[in-house]
Amino acid sequence: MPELPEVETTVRGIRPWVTGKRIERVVVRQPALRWPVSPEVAALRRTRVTAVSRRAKYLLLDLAQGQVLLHLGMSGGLRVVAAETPPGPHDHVDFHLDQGYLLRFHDPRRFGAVLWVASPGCHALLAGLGPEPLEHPDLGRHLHARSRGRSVALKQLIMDQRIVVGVGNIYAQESLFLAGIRPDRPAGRVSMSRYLRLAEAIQLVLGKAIDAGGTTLRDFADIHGKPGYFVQDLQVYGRGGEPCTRCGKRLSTGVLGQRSTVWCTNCQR
DNA sequence: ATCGGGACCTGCTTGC
DNA sequence: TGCAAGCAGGTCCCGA
Repeated sequence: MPELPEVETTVRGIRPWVTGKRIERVVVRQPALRWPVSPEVAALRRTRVTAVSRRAKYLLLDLAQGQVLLHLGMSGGLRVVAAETPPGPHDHVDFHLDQGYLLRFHDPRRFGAVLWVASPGCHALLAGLGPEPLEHPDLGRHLHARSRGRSVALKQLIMDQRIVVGVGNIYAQESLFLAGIRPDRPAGRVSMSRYLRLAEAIQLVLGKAIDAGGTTLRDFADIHGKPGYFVQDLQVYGRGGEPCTRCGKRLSTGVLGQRSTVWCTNCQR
């Protein structure tokens, strides 16, 4: 489900319900996620949440002391529901809040994570992350600089969270289509002007997806269970074999970095 | 350092 | 109709 826009949509959705509230206790039904749920998180009692934020595809709950770090993996989601709502399948962790609500972590594939961060921002998973694409003033130059000497496909480069965060398999494909660049081009041999165009496309695509409330595929819904609407704007993702929306040519399908990839051989060069 | 491939896990869709 | 294979939004870790 979640790339940057879906995580951002989730943050914005839960923020007003969670900020300033107290976590009374935490119920862990299934601790075996990507990594075991941190015992420090499971043991939280009567702790105030001071802020809800996002870094890359990680969601952070700031507490009076320490942080809870959440990752939604491929199929995770967070919802705020009434405290008496019975848990369904794959509802692995509940954060019971004061005033009769709870924040519920749901994740069928269990690639997600619920971890403890003792000193804010200080965690191995957060170290070495690249810049936020929507906040970088010179993303194109950054990508160009970081790509020199690299032979990987351009799509793989922009999906590398050490280079730039938040771009996953959907938005990488959409951005490359919008920029008119083939996804399989060796990253190190792409020109500056094309990186400038690509950076603009990444920012436009991510921004539009956030405005639409994310892309809904199988699992994603916002905290009210409402779908994201960006799916209607998808030009290439999941459309292999269908006609290109720009030129009508049949869209090509391939695999890059073990991830399926769709592009138009006519519009993308 | 960089690269490709395998691993983690469940559920839905596809094809025989 | 039934069952197995294939595929899905992520990313860490390993060996070469």
